Amino acid sequence: MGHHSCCNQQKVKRGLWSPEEDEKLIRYITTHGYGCWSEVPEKAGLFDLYLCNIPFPDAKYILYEFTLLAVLCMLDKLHEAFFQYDNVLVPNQKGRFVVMLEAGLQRCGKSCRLRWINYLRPDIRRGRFTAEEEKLIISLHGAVGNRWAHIASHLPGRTDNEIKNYWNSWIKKKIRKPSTSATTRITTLPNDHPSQFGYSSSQQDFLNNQDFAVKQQVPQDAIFSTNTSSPLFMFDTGSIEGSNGDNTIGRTEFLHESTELNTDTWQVNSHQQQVEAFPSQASFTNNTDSSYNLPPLTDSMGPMDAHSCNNMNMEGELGLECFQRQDLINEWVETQYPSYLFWDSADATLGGEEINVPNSSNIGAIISSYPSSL
DNA sequence: AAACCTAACAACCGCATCTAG
DNA sequence: ACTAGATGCGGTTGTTAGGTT
Repeated sequence: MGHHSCCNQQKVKRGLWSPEEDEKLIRYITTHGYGCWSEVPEKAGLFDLYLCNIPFPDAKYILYEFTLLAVLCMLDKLHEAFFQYDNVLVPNQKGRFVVMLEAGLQRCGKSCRLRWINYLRPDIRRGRFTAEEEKLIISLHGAVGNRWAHIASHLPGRTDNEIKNYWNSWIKKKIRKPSTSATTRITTLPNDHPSQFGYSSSQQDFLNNQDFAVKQQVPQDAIFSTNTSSPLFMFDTGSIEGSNGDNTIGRTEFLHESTELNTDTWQVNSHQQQVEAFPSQASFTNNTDSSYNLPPLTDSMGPMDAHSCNNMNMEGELGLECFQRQDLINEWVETQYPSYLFWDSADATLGGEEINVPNSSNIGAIISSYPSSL
């Protein structure tokens, strides 16, 4: 008890999250939503969402094989993967491509959950607390004590961890240093107030110093709303399109990609609440970047083929166009990675056996599985 | 410039609670 | 009803950036 089982794994990474890890987690969650955090680490492979829903084995890298057409459909993304993550795109002699994808996160599910909730969630509100938020925190803390999650539920975009840190650092300090005038002003409080809200005398000092209207008792109904139909959080499309913060800009790029794939509602907790987690595609009508024209993800989607390509809203000419680009992609692979050997026996060597990829010092590939449907 | 201090915040730990089998 | 695993929550620690001496 106590330690989550997934945290006992030997190779679980600890400490600060890298941008790459964040990206993996964001991509996974924005596509699949979250339901079972313990599954997230192994499933949060980089391109799972673009390719197919295949369980990730316990290996650092995973091998997929795709038709040329599928590869061409994914070309933009594979380019990106190629350059950013040292993945490998190698055509074999059968006209099929082997795509090597970095496997999941070396984190425990608990860590993934915390990272998402406290940092990566799209509706997170960063920056300093406003005076209104500060007052609300003080008020709620007086009412419910250290129930940070409860307090956070009344401050949209703020996390319990953030509020807790804020309280422990800043507010506590303020309370510890009441002004000399506080003792006189506190007498204006109703006699029953301390017991009603559980404020300490020092807290009352602070509230008085802040000219906070604690004289007006906050109705308990207002604090403890039982309206469970209110969403846990709502996605603020305005903040995204506005891109008014550094973090927002970077995250928006993810969301632009993900919204093409996910317009479903999210099941956000065990009470079956569903919220519109991300804006509809219509929210991004200004986005004309063709690189975002990715295929829709379906649960049953296997490695893409010509049929799935036709489902990608790319019209009939696509197939021909794709094949016309075959020379281009071959040329591209040879130009960019002349030292890579073309893999011409993938079919024979896959299927559970370990395969050492030639010239792969930066890959270190161990292949333990590949899609059975291939 | 270096050492030290401090605030802010990210992440971990352990316990409580929930839930599915 | 019981149990094991999963998740939620609060306390605590670790890390880092910025300020001060």
